[in-house]
Amino acid sequence: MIDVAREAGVAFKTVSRVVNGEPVRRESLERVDAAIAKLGYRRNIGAASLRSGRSRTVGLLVYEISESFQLSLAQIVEAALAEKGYRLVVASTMGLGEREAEFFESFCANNFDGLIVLPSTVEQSYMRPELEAGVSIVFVDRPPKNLETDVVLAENREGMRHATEYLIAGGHRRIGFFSLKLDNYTGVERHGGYRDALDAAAVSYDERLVSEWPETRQQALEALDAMLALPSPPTAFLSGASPLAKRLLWAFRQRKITPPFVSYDDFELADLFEPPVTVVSQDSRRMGLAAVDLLLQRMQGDTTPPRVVRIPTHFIERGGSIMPEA
Amino acid sequence: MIDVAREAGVAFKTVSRVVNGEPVRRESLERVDAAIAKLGYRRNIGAASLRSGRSRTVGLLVYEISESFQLSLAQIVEAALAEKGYRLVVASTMGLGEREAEFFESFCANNFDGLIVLPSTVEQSYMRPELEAGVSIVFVDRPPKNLETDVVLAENREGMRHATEYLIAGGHRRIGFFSLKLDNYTGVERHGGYRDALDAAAVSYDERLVSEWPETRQQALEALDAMLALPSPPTAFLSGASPLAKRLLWAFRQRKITPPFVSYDDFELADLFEPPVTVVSQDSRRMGLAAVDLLLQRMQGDTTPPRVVRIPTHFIERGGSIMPEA
DNA sequence: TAGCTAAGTGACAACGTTGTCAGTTTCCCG
DNA sequence: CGGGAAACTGACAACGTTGTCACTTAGCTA
Repeated sequence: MIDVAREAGVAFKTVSRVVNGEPVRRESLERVDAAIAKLGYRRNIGAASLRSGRSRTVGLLVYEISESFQLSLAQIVEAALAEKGYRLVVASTMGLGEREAEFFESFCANNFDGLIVLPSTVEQSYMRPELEAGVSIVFVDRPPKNLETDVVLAENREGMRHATEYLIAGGHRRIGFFSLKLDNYTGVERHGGYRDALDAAAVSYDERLVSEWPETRQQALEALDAMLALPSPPTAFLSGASPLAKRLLWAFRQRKITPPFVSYDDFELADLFEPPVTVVSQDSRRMGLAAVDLLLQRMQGDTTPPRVVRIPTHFIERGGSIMPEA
Repeated sequence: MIDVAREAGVAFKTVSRVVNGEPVRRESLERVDAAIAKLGYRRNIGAASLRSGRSRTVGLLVYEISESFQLSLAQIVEAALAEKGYRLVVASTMGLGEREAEFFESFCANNFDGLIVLPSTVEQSYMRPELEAGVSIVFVDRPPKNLETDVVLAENREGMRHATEYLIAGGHRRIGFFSLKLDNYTGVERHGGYRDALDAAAVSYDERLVSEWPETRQQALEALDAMLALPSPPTAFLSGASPLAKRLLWAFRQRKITPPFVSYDDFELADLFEPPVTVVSQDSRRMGLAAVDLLLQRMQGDTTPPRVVRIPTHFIERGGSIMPEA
C-alpha cells in the first residue's frame, strides 16, 4: 500500500480510501487505480480485519455437507451473504461433537462476524462466553442445548405426521419406521409426528416397528429382516432422514421388495428409483434465507430476545402404488 | 495477550511462547496456562499470520462440490492437510470462470500458503504473477492453461477406453457417447479414449452417436431420441461424467429402456439402480494425497520443474447384462 | 570461585491495514 | 474578494501477534 502510494504520489491513507470506495478526488482515484494495476497490489484482508475488528466473513457449521439438504442450504446461505458483501466459510463436523467445538474455536480465532450452526447432538454451552461477548450466532435445523439463540427450524413433526397419514390413508396399519437417534431434537420430533399420526388414526404403536439409526447398510438390512419376521410384519415403511432412506433402499433391493415407502428429506435421484421415492422435503431456501436474515439483524446490533422461526415442509408425492401388496 | 501476561506476571512475549509451544520454564508455563483458562483468551490467527507471513491455511478451488468425486477429494485433502497442521478452505466455482478468478483474488488477499485448483475451462495465466512470486499452486483433474504448475491427473483416456472396450466385448458396435464439452482437457481425453477403443476394434466412428454436453435432463432426452431414431441406433451407451449419467438415466426412464450403460465417474446410489450402473471410478484418495504431497513440497521451497502425476482409474463392474437387447 | 555455556526472558519493532483528527484545498455565497 | 462550509488529504496511532536481539539466570567445569 505504501508502494502504491509512492507510485501515485499520495499518502498511503488515500490508497486505503480508494480501496475501500471512500470519496477521493477524481484525479487521485485515477492515479491510485493506475498504480494498483501497475504494481499488482492486493489488499490484505487479514490486516484489514485485524485493525477494523470486522472480517465480513461468516462461518457455517454443518454435520455432513454431502447431504442434499445441507449442501443446498450452504449454497443458498452463501449466495444470500455474498449479496450483502459477506464471505462464507463452511466446515463439516461429520457429526462429531469434538469437531464442532474445534471448529468453533477456529471460527473465533479467525474473528468471524457471525456463525450459523447446524448442531450435532452435543450441548453447546461452551459457546456461551462468545455469545455473551456479542458474537452473532444462529442455529438451524436443531435448537442449541443449554444456550439461548435464534433458531430456524423445519416443521419436523408436522412433516412426518403428514407422511405417516399418507401411508395410513393407503390402508396401512403396520408401518415400519427407520428413525434418527432419539437423543436429539429432530429425532424426537419426527418420531413424535409418526406417533401422532398413528394415535390420531387409532393405530397402535409397536416399538418393534421402530429401528433407531441403523448405522450401516448391513444393520439396516438386519433391522428390516427383523420387522419382516414379525407375526404381523409392516406393509409400508418410513425413513426419518435421507441417509436412512439410502440404506433402506439397499436393503429392499437385497430382499427384492419394493414396498410403499416415504422418506423425510429429499435426496438426489430419489425420483429415479423404481418406484420413485415420495419424500417430505425441507425448504432449504426459506430456511437459509431466514437464517441469514436473523444473523444479519444480530450483526447489526439487534439485542432483542432470541426468536424461533418455523418453516413448513413440502410433501413431494412421486407416485408408485401405496396400496398394501397383499 | 497483554492481559494474560499481566495476570500471569510475565512479559507478553512469554505468553506468545506458551501459545506456540516454545520452551519456557515449567513454572511460567503453568501460570500462563492458568491465566489463559481464567481469562478465556484465544489467539488471533489473523494477527499471527499477518506478522509471520504464514497462515497455515490452504485453499481448494473446485467447480462443483456436490459431485461425488470432488467432495471425496475435498475430504481427503482436508484430512491429509489437517494431519500436517494446515487448515483447508474450500470454494466452489460452479464452473464459472469469473468465479474462479474472484476466488483466486480472495485466496491471495487472505495470504494462504498454498492453493489446489480443479480448474474450470478458462485459462489461468492470471495466476502467473503470484506463481512467480512464490505462491504454491497445484492443479488437479485438468492441467492449467497458459501456466506451468504441478498437476495431478486421472488416466482419463485409458479409463474411457477400457469402458468402451467392455461394451465392445459385449458385442456392441453402435455405442452412444454422452460427452463432456470438447473444449477442455478431460472432455477431449475421455472422448479420445472412446475413439481409441473404436479404432482398435475397427468399429467406425459416427459423430451422430456423440452428444456434447446436454445441459439438462430434457436436452439429454432429445439427444437420446435423436440417436434412437437413427437407421442404425445405438445398442449401448457411455457417459463421460456423472452429471451426464444422471440426466441420461432419467432419459432412459422416460423411454422405459434399460440399455447396457457405463459411466465415467462413480456417483452415490449408482449401485442401487436397476440394473446397477457400471462405472469408471477416479481414485480420489490417491489423487488427493498426491496433490497434498506436491503442494507441501512446493511450500517447503522446492523449486524443481513442474511435475505431472497420473493416477489410474478403477473399473467397477456392477453387473447387469451387457448383451445387446435384440 | 571464576568463567563459560545453555536456557530462559523481556523490550521493542514490525506485519498491512483502518480510525481519528487536524490540516489543507476547493467551492460557493454575499 | 473575503468568509465559511464542505470536501478532501495526510500524519500517526493502533489492532494482536511474532522475529530479533540483548539481557538475566542457572548450571556446569576447571
